[in-house]
Amino acid sequence: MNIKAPKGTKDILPSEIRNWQHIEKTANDIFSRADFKEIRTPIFEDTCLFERGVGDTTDIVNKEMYTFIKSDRSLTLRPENTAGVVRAYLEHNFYRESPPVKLWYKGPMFRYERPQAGRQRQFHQIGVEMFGIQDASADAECIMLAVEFLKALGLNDLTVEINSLGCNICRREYKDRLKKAIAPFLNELCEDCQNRYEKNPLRILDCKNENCTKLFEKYNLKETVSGIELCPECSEHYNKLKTYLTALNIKYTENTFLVRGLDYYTKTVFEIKSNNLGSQNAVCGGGRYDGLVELLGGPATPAVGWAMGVERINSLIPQVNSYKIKFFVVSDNQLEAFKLVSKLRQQGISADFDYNARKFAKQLEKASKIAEYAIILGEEEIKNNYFTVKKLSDSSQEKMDFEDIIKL
RNA sequence: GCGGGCAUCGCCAAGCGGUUAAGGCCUCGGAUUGUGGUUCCGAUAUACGUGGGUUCGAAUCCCACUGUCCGCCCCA
Repeated sequence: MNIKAPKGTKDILPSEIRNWQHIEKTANDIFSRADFKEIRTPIFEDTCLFERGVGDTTDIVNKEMYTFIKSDRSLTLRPENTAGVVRAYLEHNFYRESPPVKLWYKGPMFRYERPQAGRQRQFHQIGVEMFGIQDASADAECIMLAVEFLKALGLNDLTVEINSLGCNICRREYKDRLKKAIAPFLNELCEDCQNRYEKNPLRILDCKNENCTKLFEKYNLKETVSGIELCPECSEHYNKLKTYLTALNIKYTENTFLVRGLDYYTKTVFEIKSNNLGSQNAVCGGGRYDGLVELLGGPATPAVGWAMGVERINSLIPQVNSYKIKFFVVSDNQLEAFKLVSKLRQQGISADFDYNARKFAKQLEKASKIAEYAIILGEEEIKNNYFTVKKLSDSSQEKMDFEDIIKL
């Protein structure tokens, strides 16, 4: 038998689990403070949820989904969780609650891609979604939450990039003008860009093809695009966001080329990047998706959110060593040792002993590796009803009774 | 889907056509029959990814496959 974890998946081992627990606990702490509530949705959903929600022009839906048929029903392992959260939001009539509805989630996502640094087929995201607030304060709240969360994990030197894609109304205008600006050199662009031109011209800005990038520069696309005006409402929204961010002391850079790969974004989009991640450098990505709830059959509902890649965050924070237990009971009398361990655990204190009843020196050696203190329980101690407690870090030891021990 | 690198014990790793295939770490035992973390000794009874080929001879060269890592695309 030689079965290995499938390509692009990883076991999270005991030696690294503390980092994960720390990240998840930090998320819970930071988000709870802002009254975001955790939600857990299924790992698979009806395929059509993603086809509609994520968008059938996206790579995610076109070539990266794990889809299977069961009882004539097409199901898909979730490639992201916004669609699932929106589905739950609708299914449980959250839109009848007084806005905002603020939710966060954590869990595995699945995308069939070639694994590389910072990318797996099963990976984990932590994300937030905020429903019901039109005002840019919601966008700012989400970005702030992301920054606070990363800061709490000790990540300060990340860059926040923002942009506005406009609403449906001005996006049409925006697209037309973008297309007009690109038209003169369209046939010089790469094949992908030519395909995107009709289907989803915004994505052209995201192209990393060297030749295309050069052309953008040559034709001053950057200036032309940043010159395109959003409709008054979107423009005001965007300005308001910037005002909020500045007031909240959140540093950001504007990136007019920033376009997200999912179809549902409107107005605000943003990314948080790190220079220490290799080529997959986005730690967090998100934005506003005012049309999605309605698209999935609910009432028109403004919404903002983001998702972070937990593996990517994890690779940026220092590894926490696995902890030591408090006591290791060293004794030739296994029965008494076991009883003492049991009593300590009942007091809520971590303790262990040698299941093999090995020689004294071996037991002590083991103790020094996994525990803070060794409790020596020999014939003398048992007879006279005390414990010799040895602090393993400096070899100091003293006689104690049970009350003393549990206070340590 | 397309490129490139790498594959030697549980982990790290030497070896570059002829070796009993180094060494270190970890684990276990002993020196030390109630005091560890240092030191010394020993053990882990078939480790060269798989399958072909070249050669008198292959871990070492060639081919294919598989795995893995990195990059493109895309994304977190």
